Amino acid sequence: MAASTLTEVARLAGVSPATASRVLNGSARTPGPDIAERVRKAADSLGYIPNAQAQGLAKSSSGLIGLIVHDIADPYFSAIARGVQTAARHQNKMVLLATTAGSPADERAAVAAFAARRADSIVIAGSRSTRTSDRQGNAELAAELDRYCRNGGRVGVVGHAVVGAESDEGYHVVEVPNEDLAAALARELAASHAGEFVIIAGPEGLLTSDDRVRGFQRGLADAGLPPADVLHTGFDRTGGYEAGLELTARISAPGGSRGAGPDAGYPRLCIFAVNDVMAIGATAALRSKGLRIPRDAAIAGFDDIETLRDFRPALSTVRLPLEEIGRLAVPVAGSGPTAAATVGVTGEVTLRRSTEPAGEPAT
Amino acid sequence: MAASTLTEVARLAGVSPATASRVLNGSARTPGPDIAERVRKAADSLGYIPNAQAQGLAKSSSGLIGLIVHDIADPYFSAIARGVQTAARHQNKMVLLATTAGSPADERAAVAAFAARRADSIVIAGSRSTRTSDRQGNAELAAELDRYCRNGGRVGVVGHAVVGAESDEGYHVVEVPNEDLAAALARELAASHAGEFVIIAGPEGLLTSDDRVRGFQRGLADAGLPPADVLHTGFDRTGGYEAGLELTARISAPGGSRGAGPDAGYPRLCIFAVNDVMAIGATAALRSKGLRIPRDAAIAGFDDIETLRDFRPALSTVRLPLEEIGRLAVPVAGSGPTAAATVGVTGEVTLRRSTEPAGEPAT
DNA sequence: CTGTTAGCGCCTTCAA
DNA sequence: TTGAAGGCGCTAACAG
Repeated sequence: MAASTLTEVARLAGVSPATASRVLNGSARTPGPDIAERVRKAADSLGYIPNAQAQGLAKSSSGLIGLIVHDIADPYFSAIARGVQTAARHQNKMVLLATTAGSPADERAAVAAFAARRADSIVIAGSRSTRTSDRQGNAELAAELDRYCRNGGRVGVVGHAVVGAESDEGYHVVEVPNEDLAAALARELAASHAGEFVIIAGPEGLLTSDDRVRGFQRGLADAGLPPADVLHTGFDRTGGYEAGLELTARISAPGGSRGAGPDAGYPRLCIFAVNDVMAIGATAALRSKGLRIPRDAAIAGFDDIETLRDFRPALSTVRLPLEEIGRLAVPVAGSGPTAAATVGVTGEVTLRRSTEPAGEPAT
Repeated sequence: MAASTLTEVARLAGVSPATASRVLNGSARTPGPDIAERVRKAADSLGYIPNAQAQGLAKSSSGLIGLIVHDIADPYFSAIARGVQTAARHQNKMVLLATTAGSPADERAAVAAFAARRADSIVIAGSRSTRTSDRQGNAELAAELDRYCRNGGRVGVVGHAVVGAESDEGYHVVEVPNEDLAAALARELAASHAGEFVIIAGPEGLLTSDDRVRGFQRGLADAGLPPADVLHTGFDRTGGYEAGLELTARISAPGGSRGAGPDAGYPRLCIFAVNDVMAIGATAALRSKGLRIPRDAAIAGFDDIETLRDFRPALSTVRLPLEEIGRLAVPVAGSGPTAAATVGVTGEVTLRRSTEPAGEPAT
């Protein structure tokens, strides 16, 4: 038993399909009130549901917004996804989800799939990388996106303009001042912190990570401090954990080059992890070795993930309005190519207990 | 400049559209190797991308899986979403996302929208409620789902069978033994805990919450204990926080009916929050009043949310294989109605520091 | 093995 | 205002 069609409804109402179409869907003006009523009754007596595929085919537009993330279970992305979802609802469109683990090849495929479905717009969250191994992938992704735009699609990007995009038309980017915010964070930390700094970063070439590292170093320089060592690792909790383990040795090495042991009152190490989840991983690693935050080391993250808000010690970080970012990343429906623009959001350095001076044990 | 069509490709290759279709899309067997080559070259010289809408229309199937969650930013749902996404990829379909905040009316609308798009299957996560105010909404949701099934759709449900579903055909449910697991948790806690028990639950009528409450009470009874008081509140962190504040009064009331104050060695209150996020909220509330876990009260949650794994004190909870649940919830593609079945998953009581006997301060 | 002929369900000119 | 006709892009039956 297949779903009933517009034609069936029309027949039951004793009108032509065209008329039925006019009353049931947003046409210019509803036909004669009596007719309209008849059609409507017929429609829901049959449980009629318009076939969006057919509508889409006829109108060549789908009411779909494609969203590309690395991993929907990552709280960073799921927060953005919520924003995208909100914006989609306002445009009454639905969102199509693709997860790519950050692989440019998968992202390209996702764009193609969205294009195939004639998505009205595509939102790409999650930073791309400049690694040479990704060069070709990036180029192909850029090409695919360009083609999508040329065919009338709009794309919204979180963070950076798409690497290698040819035209600006159709691109809409939400700029996140990662570098500046990281610099601000560094300066604030430098003001209250006497020890050395070290950065736990994602893989080299990951744009977001690189920006935050660069900014942090700049902030240190602004404060007259030497650049921090940088540990490159995975951009997730596991990466943070591994880096944390490495740092453990460095912190607790008795008389080690950094001098500060768990029992020393020496200046502690101050760790900047380029995102919250990594910071949490690092914290867990330190803790597993008996080290305590902020007693034995200070640590700060980036993003201010909501689910981590109650984490103890409260994590110093940079608050990013993730949901708003998601909302803003959705290109405005029906706007001409000229609407492609760059909007900026702003974050906020948020110092909490994890970078407080070592003192009493945490409450 | 519109996207190029199959017809254009065919023309460029000097063959008929049908032939082009055969080579470019999954037909029985690829036509003549030379022809095939020509077509393929023509296709990507034009940057041809098949129009999924048209394909769907012609084949009446869309390669879409609809996913309905309360809130994609909630880690419980995003974990499930990841599983759904994985399964979808295996069936090479894409997932369409709808968020409903648990409103039956929105869920109904989402089902209708999915049906309109001819989604091959729909997955509903998030418990429905039996509140009388939702009665009509539930009925309409059930009706919409039934219609969808009758038209050949498959639906996967997480947790419970859909309230009021008429036929079993097409329904596929992943059963989560909330009640049994909660009972097991209660028994384990009862074995090591001497104080009173109290339950922080979601709104009355929310199936998942009710099941967990019922199970916990049963477990207490099994252990020969009286039923716990139940506080009904929101099913999220805020709800947990509010309930936590209420309990604070109860815990710290000097000589209050429960007798145990922060400084007393008396049996502590043991709080069971029906999900992790609520447990975290409650913990934050207690902490805000200077109470410490597990010193002043024990607390346990449910779900074992991954992002909360590093929370301190480590939260006792019931581990649910959320991602697997998501994966299993996706109905098998192309299976007949008979494939509709109920699969079960199992969880695991996981006792951690938050319910340990009060002792030294947490490490 | 290839081409021709019909639709899939809807929207949109165009006449009436 | 309403109906009739054509097409959106593709696939699936048939022929050849």
